[in-house]
Amino acid sequence: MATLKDVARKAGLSVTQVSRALNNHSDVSARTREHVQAVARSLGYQPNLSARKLVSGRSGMVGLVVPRSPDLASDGLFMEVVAGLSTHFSAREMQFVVHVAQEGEPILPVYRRLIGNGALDGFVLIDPEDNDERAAFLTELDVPFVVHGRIGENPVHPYFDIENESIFFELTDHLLSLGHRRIALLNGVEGRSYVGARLRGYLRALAGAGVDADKAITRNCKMTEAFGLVSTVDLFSPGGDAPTAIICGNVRIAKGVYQALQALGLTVPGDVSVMAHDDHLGNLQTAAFYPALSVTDAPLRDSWEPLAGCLADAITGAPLSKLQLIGSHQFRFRRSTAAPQS
Amino acid sequence: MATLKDVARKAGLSVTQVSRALNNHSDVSARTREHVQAVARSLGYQPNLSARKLVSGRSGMVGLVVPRSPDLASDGLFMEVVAGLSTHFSAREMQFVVHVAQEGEPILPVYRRLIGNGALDGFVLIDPEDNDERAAFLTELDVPFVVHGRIGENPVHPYFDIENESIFFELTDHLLSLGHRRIALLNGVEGRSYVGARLRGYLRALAGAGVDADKAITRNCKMTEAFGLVSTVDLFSPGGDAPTAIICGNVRIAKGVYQALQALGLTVPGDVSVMAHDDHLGNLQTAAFYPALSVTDAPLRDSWEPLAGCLADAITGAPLSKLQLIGSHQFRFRRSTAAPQS
DNA sequence: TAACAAATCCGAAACGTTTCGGATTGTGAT
DNA sequence: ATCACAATCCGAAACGTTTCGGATTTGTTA
Repeated sequence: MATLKDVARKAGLSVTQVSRALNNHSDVSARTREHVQAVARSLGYQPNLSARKLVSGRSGMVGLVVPRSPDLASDGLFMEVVAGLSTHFSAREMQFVVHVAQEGEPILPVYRRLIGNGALDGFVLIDPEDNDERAAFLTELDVPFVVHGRIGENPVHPYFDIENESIFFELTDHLLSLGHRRIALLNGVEGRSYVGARLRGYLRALAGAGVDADKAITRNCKMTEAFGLVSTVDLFSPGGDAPTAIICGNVRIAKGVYQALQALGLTVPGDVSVMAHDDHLGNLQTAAFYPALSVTDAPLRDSWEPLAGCLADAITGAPLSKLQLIGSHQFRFRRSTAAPQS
Repeated sequence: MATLKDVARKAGLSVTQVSRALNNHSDVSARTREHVQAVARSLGYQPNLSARKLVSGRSGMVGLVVPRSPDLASDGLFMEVVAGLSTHFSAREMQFVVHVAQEGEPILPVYRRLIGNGALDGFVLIDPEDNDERAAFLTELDVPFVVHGRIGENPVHPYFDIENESIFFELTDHLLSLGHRRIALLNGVEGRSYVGARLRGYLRALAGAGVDADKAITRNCKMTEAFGLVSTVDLFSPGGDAPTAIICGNVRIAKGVYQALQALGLTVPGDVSVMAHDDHLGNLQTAAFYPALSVTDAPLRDSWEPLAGCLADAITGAPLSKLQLIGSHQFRFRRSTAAPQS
């Protein structure tokens, strides 16, 4: 491998100046810079990350640590996350790597190892929980990280997130404004921070309309088609106080809900209004639902670019105010909502 | 982070001796070694990989590069591979990381980048193909790697593999010995090296029994249930020269075959004998098939330990003869095979 | 006791990079 | 001619580790 010294010799300059030229420092003339870059290219020079890390403290490698779990593998989510992040870190000349922890292995020591030996500059945290130990740990150790989502009410960490609270407020509010008073919420697994945010949005809308929330019609589970299906069957079981509308955490759930409603002989939106949040996972076309599904639309895949940028900036020491990013979302009203039957 | 110098000071020794003590070198007394280790532990010392890499040329990090692909994510295979390798490299105090290349991105430049900046010591190659460019490239650059499988007839690279050729020879031979003469083979995707090996074993057995191979009844495809199902339907389509036995590349295929046969009103093993190779993926219980499926048994999960060991040894410069490992397999004859109907 | 080998230790150099402080030019104003 | 100043360059030190060659101590044998 060609080293800086090789480039310096061939360019007839000092190692110092070559380094500065390649890193776009100020005190190197344009002519020299171009010359050095040309020479470096011709030699196929690549900076040695270890050497760089040793002196500058940065290696340009960042990582994602995931616990081994059958869930992660099964849906396409994991690959989507990894590929998306990989792409956008590459674009920033950073290496993105994944470390899979063993099942049941405590996760903090894994981070400690990865940090201790100085291989990685920072981390991306996904699936944050309400009191996320990883975030606390990394904050404590002063290691840069970015969270996909927010932890707590007033987060003091870098993040990229969508307005889950607002989204579910608006979803609920729309149904309320149509006249619905009994609105079911099929939410994700308890403990995840976005699940809490969504619930808060839902409850705030209900409270605003003076409607009492009923715990019997908000459910938490992994967001699958099966969840939507069995929940719906259960919600409409005879003798129960069935809802007139259902809000789904994602489109997969909505698919299950549609199936169950059809099986139960109930129509959308005649008997039941259905809405969902659409993260564009699992290529379910919400417009192709029958009737077309009304959704809030915020593709998950729009997260990776800001996340990568955020971590990159966090590592270079940008102020927190520049590291708290919010993604946009859109309402797409279609045909799955209507006023409730009297 | 505590450095070697810190440990040396606290232990009252030179940096040199501390390094030697921690790395189990010869010329350090047992008493010193223990003392040093105790001090290191008390300080939470972790060697800096970058510094180590710089001088010794080894960082203790190895990697797997996978192209982004929807396939990989969907079946549990990818997670199984990653988790297995991760586990066994950890046990060897090595860090195992995954790099996902972008879809359609040429793979060699990715390796070049990863090697050039000196982050990784070696690679694990999975899904080798007949003329694998990655292996050629890494050999050329003299970068250690280990292949899960073999490339070519007389491989000159480190590998761990099972005897695919023998396994499919024996599978075929068994059916031949029962009297079958028309044996279908549902193989994996063409180009993969193990697929070629399996075909060779099958053909050698047929040739040994003086049976002409018929290309019409050997099929190549991704090894899914659907493949088994549609192939079977096709093989037994009216007017065709149907086989009396089917060999499946894995159990998933066999499941599809069973389904199709049942739908077609054909019995196992009365009308058709079925065998498969079982890699224990996708927790399909072969003994729970009805009738219980006869298989060759070689759990894929037994591969990760030897693969990790092999790469570790390759990096430390072990001779090739110690780096070519073969896994064992077992025959499990159950109730899915019988002599063909006259 | 002298000589020698083995066991145990250490200083210094090296790996490839960044960066601090200073050195060397060239330019224009005095 | 002198000075100030910017623009452009360079030497040397530093990062944390391993390793080479040699130094010191200890034990053994003549």
